[in-house]
Amino acid sequence: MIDIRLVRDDPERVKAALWRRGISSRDVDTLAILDREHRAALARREALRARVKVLSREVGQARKHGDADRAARLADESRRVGEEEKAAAQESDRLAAELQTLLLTTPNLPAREAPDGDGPEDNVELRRWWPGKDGGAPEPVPAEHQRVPHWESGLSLGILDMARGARLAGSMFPLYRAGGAQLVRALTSFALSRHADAYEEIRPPTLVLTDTMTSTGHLPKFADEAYHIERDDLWAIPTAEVPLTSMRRGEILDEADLPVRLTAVTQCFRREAGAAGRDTRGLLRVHEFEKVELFAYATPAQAPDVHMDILSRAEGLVRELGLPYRVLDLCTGDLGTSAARTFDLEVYAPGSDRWLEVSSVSWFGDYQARRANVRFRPAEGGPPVLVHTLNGSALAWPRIWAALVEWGRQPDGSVRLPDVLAPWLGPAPVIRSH
RNA sequence: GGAGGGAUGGCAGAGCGGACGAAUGCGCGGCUCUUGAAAAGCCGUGGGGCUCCGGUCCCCGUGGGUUCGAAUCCCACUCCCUCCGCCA
Repeated sequence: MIDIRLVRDDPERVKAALWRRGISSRDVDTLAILDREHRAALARREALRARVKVLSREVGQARKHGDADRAARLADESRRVGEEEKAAAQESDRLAAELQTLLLTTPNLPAREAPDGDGPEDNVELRRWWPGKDGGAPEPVPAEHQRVPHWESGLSLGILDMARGARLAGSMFPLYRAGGAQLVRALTSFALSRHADAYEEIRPPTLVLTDTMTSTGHLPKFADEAYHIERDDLWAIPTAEVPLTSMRRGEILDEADLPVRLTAVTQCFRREAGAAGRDTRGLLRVHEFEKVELFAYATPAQAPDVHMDILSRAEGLVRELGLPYRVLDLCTGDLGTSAARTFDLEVYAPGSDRWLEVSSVSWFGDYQARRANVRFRPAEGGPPVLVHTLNGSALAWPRIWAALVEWGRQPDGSVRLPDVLAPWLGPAPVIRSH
């Protein structure tokens, strides 16, 4: 959530910031009004409550002094004030709930540096990279044999079986086989080995409580996008960001321990309700996939550096895998609700002939930390301060898998995989039909 | 799934209807003593809302209830521990 005090003290700034995301200033006015009414109701309620406490104490005193009449009179009065307090409390609670509901669906303020724009078409391309670029090589032009989409070569090589996946779980649930399955496992091992120097490896639960989904901003607004297990009221996580953000929920961290850097590989589940019918072929968009995530809790001062560290680690992996990619600076209109600033990594896949998003690296400011109530105690003393949260995929495998299989395709139909995967796939790894 | 026990401040742990936001110990910070350190002694040490900055209210797992008054009594739920059953 955003800080309600900001709405109180500087509504114009909040309006201007949300305007950049296409949010009407009327919503900010509503927030301000609810906040004012709630505080007034709270003050009324507390004054009555204070009166009850004083009276109750006097009842005790009177009784101790054996003045039963006085005690009874005071108890009567206290009961009467208590009734009033109950009504005032109801009003105050009602306003608090209304305010909270609106606050939970209000998106984060975009960072000053985030480019303005209405949608994906306004994202800013920061840079492009391709193998050999630094040595002066031109941007690669795919050969004819690389123009085969991965769902075709994957099927004929016997490494990707979307039809049988659909038999088990419906469309868009991939089933990998043989070399295809091994490739996913190798990619995960490869990525985790690269992050082991600074990021603690976590294996979190992948079914979580409603509170856990709410902390990151995935609920209540995007309930339609998540799988929900009703009987036990648990949610299948759409990303490891969800359990990692809540891992320290409600805690006060020591500044000396920050930044806390975590990495996790998990299955990720997405209903993709809003994108029904789009990118349905092969691995372009799937309901279940494996992803290695980088995550950090940081002080506000550390956040920019950590953001860049996560981005450069994600880029580093794509480079090591030898895939051409570009980095986009997401415009205010395309930013996720909780994010203040996001960089997307897109890999070019020659068979599918498209740029595929394989990582999204975001800085959330204190928006998620406020929801999750994660703070740190400043080293120089003073009250606890909300941490900043950051995360990024490094990386999500289906689209990387697709790009590797398409770029790696050789004239004979086999797929040559990058040598960096040799420790897990054997020297000079190649996938052949079997 | 069944039976029993428990959840209190950074930690341990008392309190079981009236000045309890909470004893005590440990830890942590400051000071005294000391050439310095240790020891000893003294003082301090949770989070949050609102505020006319005087205060005031909330928080003893969570949510309800009883009462003039609840950390303390009642109900429900969650989690932890012990035992039994089941199980990868």
